[in-house]
Amino acid sequence: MGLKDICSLDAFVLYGTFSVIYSGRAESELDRGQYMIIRKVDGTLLVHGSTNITPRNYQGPGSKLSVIGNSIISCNKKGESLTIVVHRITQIFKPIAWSSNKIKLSKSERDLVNKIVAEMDKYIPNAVFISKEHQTRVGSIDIYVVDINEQEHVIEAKRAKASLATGSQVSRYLGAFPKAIGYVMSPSISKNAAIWCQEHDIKYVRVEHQDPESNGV
Amino acid sequence: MGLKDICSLDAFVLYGTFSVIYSGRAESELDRGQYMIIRKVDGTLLVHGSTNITPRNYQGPGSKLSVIGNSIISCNKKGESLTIVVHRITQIFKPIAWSSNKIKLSKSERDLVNKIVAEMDKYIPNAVFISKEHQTRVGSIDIYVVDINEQEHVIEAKRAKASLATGSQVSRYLGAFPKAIGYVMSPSISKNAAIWCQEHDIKYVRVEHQDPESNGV
DNA sequence: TTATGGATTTCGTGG
DNA sequence: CCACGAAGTCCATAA
Repeated sequence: MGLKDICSLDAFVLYGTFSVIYSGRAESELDRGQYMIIRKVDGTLLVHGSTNITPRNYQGPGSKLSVIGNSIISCNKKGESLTIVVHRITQIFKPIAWSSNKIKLSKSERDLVNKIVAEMDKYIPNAVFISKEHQTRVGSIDIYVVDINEQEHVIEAKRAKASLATGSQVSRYLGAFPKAIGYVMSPSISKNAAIWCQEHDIKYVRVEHQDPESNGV
Repeated sequence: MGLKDICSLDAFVLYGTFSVIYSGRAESELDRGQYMIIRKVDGTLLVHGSTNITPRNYQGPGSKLSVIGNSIISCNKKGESLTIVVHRITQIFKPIAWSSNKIKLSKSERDLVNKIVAEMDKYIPNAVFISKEHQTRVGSIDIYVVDINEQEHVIEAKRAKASLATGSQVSRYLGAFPKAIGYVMSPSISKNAAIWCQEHDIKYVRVEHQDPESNGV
């Protein structure tokens, strides 16, 4: 089976000896070695080494393959190219009826935002206006609240640990809503971020994905 | 070849019908379907669907496999688990002498920082002190410069397009260096970020990875 | 170990 | 198509 035949397949996996050159947003070289090449049905191309979750080289959905000599060349619309020099192919495998299902995830930030909104009394009593993903010129605010005293509140939620960048984000929102009170709400926060928030009058509120419910009943 | 035998291998690829459950930082379910399971020599485990660069589910380096009934269970040190229910295995493949080479990359942010420093005269004349990755309590500043007039300069470099977050980052640094002049240096910047920077007295300087050299000579 | 920020981030969503 | 921010981000690096 020739290289051109292989590359005309919807999807395939190659194992063998290759070297890889990438040119586009950046430039990279991958020394000759044994790698796994994966071509997916959406036009994704992956070069996997023996370690790590992320591929050594890749090209995203929609890339087109061509064969020149003993090289596979993948191009995308932005003019980026991935050149795989084929030295030797040890294994070829053709995936059949490969599923495109996506995972169903919970405990995402969206879930946390919904939980905070549902329990808003606990954090901001007497809210009269609550807006999620509140669009502004300085970005989208996770939760924007106005209470009965017309006090504004700007909340940034993080599903995991809040960082300095999280604090900066709230600070940027406060620049556009100078009378608002800023909050970071998350299960945890880095030490420096906690200090920084305190210094900038941003309140930190610990929130969990699920309530610490009924432990000892 | 039994499931336990397979899972005792350093590395393997399975293709077949599986369903996957993840529990850890978050929770997820992947419906029964045909996927590619990749086990790497460093303990990485991947579940790839037919689209996208990123795997549907994964576990990073160092995860341990065990087999219970017809399920493969991968656990890591943080108590996260990935359960792959094996309905049917169509293909097994064992990668031999899989290379661990890493790519050599250029045009990274580090390269851009070095270029800016090398040409500092063009941007900030009469610099007497230049520090890369300047550590502060509010984070690491890409380039910190003091000129002959004791004026401080704080530069954030971006290898690609600068965003609002980039501006926020500089603003955070300026909070700790209130007398400094702030800069964003990158090949491009989003419109809102450009406006925001201007409003906050942060200078935007366009820099290219390579000089627009000798075009018409 | 934690903390911090880059990344060819990738990916989804909304304008 | 751009813009923006989440992500089980991942990953390297420094403290």
